[in-house]
Amino acid sequence: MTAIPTHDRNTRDARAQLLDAALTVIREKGFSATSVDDLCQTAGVTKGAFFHHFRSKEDFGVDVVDYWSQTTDAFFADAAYHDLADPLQRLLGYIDLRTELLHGGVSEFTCLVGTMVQEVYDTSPTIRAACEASIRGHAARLETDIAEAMLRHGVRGDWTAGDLALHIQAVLQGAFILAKATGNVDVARLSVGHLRRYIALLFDQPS
Amino acid sequence: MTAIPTHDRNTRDARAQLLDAALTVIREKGFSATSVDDLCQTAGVTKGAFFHHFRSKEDFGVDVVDYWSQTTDAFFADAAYHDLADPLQRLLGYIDLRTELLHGGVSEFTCLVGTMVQEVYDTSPTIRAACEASIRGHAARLETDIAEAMLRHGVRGDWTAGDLALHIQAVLQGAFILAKATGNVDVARLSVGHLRRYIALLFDQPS
DNA sequence: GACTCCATACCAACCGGTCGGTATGGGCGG
DNA sequence: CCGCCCATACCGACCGGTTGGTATGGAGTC
Repeated sequence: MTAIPTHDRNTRDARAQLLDAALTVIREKGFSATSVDDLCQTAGVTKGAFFHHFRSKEDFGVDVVDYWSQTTDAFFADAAYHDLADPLQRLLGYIDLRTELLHGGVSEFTCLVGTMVQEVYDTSPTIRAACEASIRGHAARLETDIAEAMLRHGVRGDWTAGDLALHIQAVLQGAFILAKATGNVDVARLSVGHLRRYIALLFDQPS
Repeated sequence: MTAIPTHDRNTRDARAQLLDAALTVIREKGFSATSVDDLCQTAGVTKGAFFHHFRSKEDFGVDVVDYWSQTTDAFFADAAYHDLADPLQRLLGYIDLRTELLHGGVSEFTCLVGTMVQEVYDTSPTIRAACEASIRGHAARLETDIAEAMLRHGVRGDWTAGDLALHIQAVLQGAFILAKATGNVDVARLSVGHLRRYIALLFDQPS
């Protein structure tokens, strides 16, 4: 008969619990309005555990942003649109996936990084830098497909793969704000629809 | 010799001072992180004055959003682009004006409403509603020019004047987030540049 | 027995909000 | 023109509760 572990190992460790809890709580209430006690209560851990794993709330903020980047990067890396042969179709596939994700509660589809950077860009250089890295990293993954599409298809206008990739992120962030302000996902979906139309117009389609 | 007024009337009243101070402080630190004491100190008034004019910090938030709407609406109502004969040129003139405004410190050109609604959309229904009214009101003023442009010029794609007007707001909000994350105005300007190109592509130009 | 992980108890600073009080000035009867 | 009434504007000390953060000790593991 195997020994029953006195310490319940069904529950993940406090650090992971706290990071997961933060994704929900911060997107609901914002970073500043989220207290350490809020996080601990949601995560089901004590304050001692929090300050054992993180030196300060600000340090925790940086780690949360990094955790968010890793989680979302893994999600999009696995997505099906990467299998498409045409780079423009892959790009449009990304937009379509982002559109599909726009459903359910606002705090479930909005972006943690966009929420956080709005609040702390001027008060916390470390969190701001982590947010910039997150957004730029995500955009960089689109850049290669855009660059390939520019070569394969003709292009209208004077722009680069890099600034289109960032523009796509801007529209998504803006769509989240629209959804938050109106309490309506549909306006966000319509806005991303305009983005899709723009990208389609940008490239000369093979007729 | 005229009597010297015992009460110094050079300073505006506390209410106006507080509302003006809020436009700066809230855009720098966010709504939650801005304390009533912060506002009072910046405005140069006491806490007693604050709670004389506003029942609570949340009530103040609603009044600040309304004040922001009035201020910005007045600014754009006076803008020169309204004098252009062609509705499409008026619309592009609006975009160009928004681009020109993108300079200086981040807290000077970003949008108070977008910042606030991100934080409080789920915790303060009254502020959220005020933010929605502000954004929709601003978008509605573009809608007439868009509708006229749709009639005068041909149109590509299936969309309405209303959802394009909101999309424009979304891109602007997203551009602000980009500027905050990167600490760089240029990326915001490039993103609004993409928006301008989109609008130009949407309408059939008279050759 | 050293180390990690975490719980409990606690702290000073700060939070939004209250409260008793003061100062100013306009309306108005005389 | 005076004196009284009272609403509005504002002051700043103060309140209970919450904040981020610390100090300490104990259980489990190597």
